[in-house]
Amino acid sequence: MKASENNRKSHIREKNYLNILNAAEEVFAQNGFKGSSMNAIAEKAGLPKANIHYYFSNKMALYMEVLQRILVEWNQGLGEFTEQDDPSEVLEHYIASKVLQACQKPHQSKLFASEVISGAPAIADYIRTEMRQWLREKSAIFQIWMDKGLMKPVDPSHLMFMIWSTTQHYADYQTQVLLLLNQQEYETSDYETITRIVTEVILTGVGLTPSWKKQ
Amino acid sequence: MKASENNRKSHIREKNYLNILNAAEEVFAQNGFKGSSMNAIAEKAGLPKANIHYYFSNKMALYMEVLQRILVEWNQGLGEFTEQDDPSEVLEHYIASKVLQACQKPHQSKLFASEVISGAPAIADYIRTEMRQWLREKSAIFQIWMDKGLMKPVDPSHLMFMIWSTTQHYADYQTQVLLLLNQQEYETSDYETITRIVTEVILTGVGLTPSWKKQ
DNA sequence: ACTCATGTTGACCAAACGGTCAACTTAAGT
DNA sequence: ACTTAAGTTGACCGTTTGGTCAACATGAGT
Repeated sequence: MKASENNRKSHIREKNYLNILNAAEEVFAQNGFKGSSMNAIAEKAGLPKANIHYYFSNKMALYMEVLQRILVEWNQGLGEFTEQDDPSEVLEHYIASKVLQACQKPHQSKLFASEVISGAPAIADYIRTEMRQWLREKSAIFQIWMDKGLMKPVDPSHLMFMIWSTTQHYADYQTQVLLLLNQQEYETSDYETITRIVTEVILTGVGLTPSWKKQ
Repeated sequence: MKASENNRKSHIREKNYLNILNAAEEVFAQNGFKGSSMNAIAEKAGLPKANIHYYFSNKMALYMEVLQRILVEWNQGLGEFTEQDDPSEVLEHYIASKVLQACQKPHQSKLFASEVISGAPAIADYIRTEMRQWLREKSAIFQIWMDKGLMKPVDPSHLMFMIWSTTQHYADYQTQVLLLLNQQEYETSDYETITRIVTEVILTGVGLTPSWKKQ
């Protein structure tokens, strides 16, 4: 255990660790923190409950780990643009990414929603610092675009809220949407339909033109 | 107890009944069905737990009662319009109602969201029948307006989803919105700001003109 | 004043909860 | 083959859970 330390510190550890994390993500997403039991997570992971506690000291630690993984993945996946970029392109790309994320990994948004609904006890600090900072930066870029007359002037923060809400809706309210549309699950064609209408309405709403309508 | 039967069957019963229902609404909204304990509801209501069971046979019955009251109130408050009405007026009024509802009674939307996130076990039937029927009717009206050239053609169902998501966002994600805006609570001026931007973006997005921009 | 329906509640129960631990099996370095 | 670290797990503990019940208090009709 000297040379191989970097190669595969512990193959089995990482395997089970991720297995538990994935199971926990699903269970927590369905019933929130308080509503989820370690037993349910253990069963979903196919392991005895005591084994979960070998990898995670307690329920809260597991929950925080799941939450953090989601936030990291979200921050990697999207959201970097500058005032030099084209407003339409940026918004189109951002909305498309969010829709894909919502449809393909609805658990993540559901868990996040659950956390926020219950008062965000675990991530209030994150929202108050990192997230607010991110929103400020992007809002400033929106504002510059509006000042330049590139888009219609609307409150930048609330514009971002509109993008978040319309896209995440397809994750959080997945059950309702599918029941209303009489579908079993989202299909690839749905991603496009959703992206298209959300993009079209919002972009047109702020005086922009979707790329497929240009020229 | 013959003549007074209609007057006030039991004043004390109704008082406690509503007290418990309100307490349950808050608690269920925060932590969902599984995450809420009868004890927490009892404490919120200021009654011993056993007293709750005098009015509601069990947890599920109480939960269903709370849910049903919400659905009834929602169906009363809004959503009735016909193809003869003016599209802009209808959408404006509908959005304004939903925003007011979200800001003033966020518990209700939060509880509904919780239920849907956890797979809508208690209201899947309601969604599949009544709600879907309602959506079909309103979508048909949207479609007629679009066919008449009164508004831009977009998928009517998804347009409704956009209205629902943008407005309910301010209830479900209330904590996040307030933390990001650095506010303690929604103020009357917020209702107007939110209504204004949501209405403006969506109406413009579907080729309509908000009333305050006309002429 | 008496009566009976209505409402109240502490004490209690079985089940499920989060979490611990010692005994055990498996994997890996020498 | 031996040793030690890593991983597994059934049994168990104290607490909380939803729910019951018998004893009690209070209301209203006569």
